[in-house]
Amino acid sequence: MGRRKIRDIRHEELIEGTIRAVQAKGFAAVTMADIAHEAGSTAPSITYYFGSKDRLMEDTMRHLLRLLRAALLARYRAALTPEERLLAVVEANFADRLFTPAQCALWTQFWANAPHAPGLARLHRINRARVASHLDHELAPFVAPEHRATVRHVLQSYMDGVWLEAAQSSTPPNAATARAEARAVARLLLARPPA
Amino acid sequence: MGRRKIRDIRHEELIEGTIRAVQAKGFAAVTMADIAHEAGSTAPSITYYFGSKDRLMEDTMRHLLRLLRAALLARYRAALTPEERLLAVVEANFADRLFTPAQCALWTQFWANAPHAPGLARLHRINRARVASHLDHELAPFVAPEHRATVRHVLQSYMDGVWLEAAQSSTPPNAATARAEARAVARLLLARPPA
DNA sequence: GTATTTCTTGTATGAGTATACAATTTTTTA
DNA sequence: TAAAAAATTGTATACTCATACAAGAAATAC
Repeated sequence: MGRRKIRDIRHEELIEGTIRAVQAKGFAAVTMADIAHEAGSTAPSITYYFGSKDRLMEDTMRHLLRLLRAALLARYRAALTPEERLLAVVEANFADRLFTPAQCALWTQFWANAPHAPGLARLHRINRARVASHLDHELAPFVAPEHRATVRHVLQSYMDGVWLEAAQSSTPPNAATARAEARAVARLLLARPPA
Repeated sequence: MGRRKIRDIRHEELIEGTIRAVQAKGFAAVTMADIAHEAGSTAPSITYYFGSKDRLMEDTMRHLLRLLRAALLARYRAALTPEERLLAVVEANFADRLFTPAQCALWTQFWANAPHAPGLARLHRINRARVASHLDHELAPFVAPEHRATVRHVLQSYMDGVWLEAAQSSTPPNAATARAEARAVARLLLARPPA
């Protein structure tokens, strides 16, 4: 049982610090010193481990994307019927681990900055395509092909909007409530796909 | 017919320049010089007319909020039935004048920055409350009180999400398509409010 | 226990930026 | 047209910040 390398420990500390610091100050306003302070480290250390501020931000987003993927896979494992599989995709977005004020804030910052940072834009494109593909696949048993793209778009927009609003709200979001609402919306869309 | 004051002309030019410059570079990265250049002016001129960068940003957002309000009122005027009034609120968000790449980008920047700028936060709070109140009012004839908050939340999240996605997309959004989809979503929610 | 590698941090640098200020030009007024 | 007011811009300033660099500390290997 090899002890965890210092490198891995620092990476995790600094990414956690980035999440907290970005929530507090925003992507653009946050400084290396802010982040380092949040992680109990120093600015040059960030350069040492991540190379640059930009790469730190990208690695932090990659971390969030991994969490999302893990939540999805966990729910997939427990899903037996086609409906459960669709709901797994929808509810994964509101897993307790993900749907937190800090992460909602970070996603909002991500959305605002992706158009102006190629590295972030790439991550965003990949993630969005992945979610779309999952949704499409799980919608297939329920929605006729000519309506599928619309239903997917409505679902995806709705989910993003919920995240966005959670980032604005002063009260912390309730993941269980969000899941219930999302489930209801998904079921509604299955029952009656909008023309 | 008094000629328009230079002051008003410059205000408009600079706000238009801000919209274009922010779309290109983002709220935080954009410089006074960028904006001035976009408007065919100079940085000190902005200080002269707006006092500071922050106030320019706030005035620009106020301008967008005015456009939204105008779109809403215009559609209200033509709405005769309760259903038409509800659809007026929904469709106003996707009016041709509003649902443009530049404005979608600006709203995204606005959402990301509101939590960290008191002036923007105030605008955001006021606008959100106003839209919520309109929606609530127009939903009343269709949705039982115990479901109304949920339906409103779903609609509002969906609409925000559509804007968000439009800001990311490389192809310019189609306002007519967005209106049709939003109309379908609204009708679906009226027919079967989610539990 | 020495040598080597890994890690940490103090300091320096250089780029970038909002805005104050003052001088100048343009417009308006009388 | 003369005087006053409004508008414009060049320049200077004060500041922040990412990051390079180098010296030093700690950990690891041999």
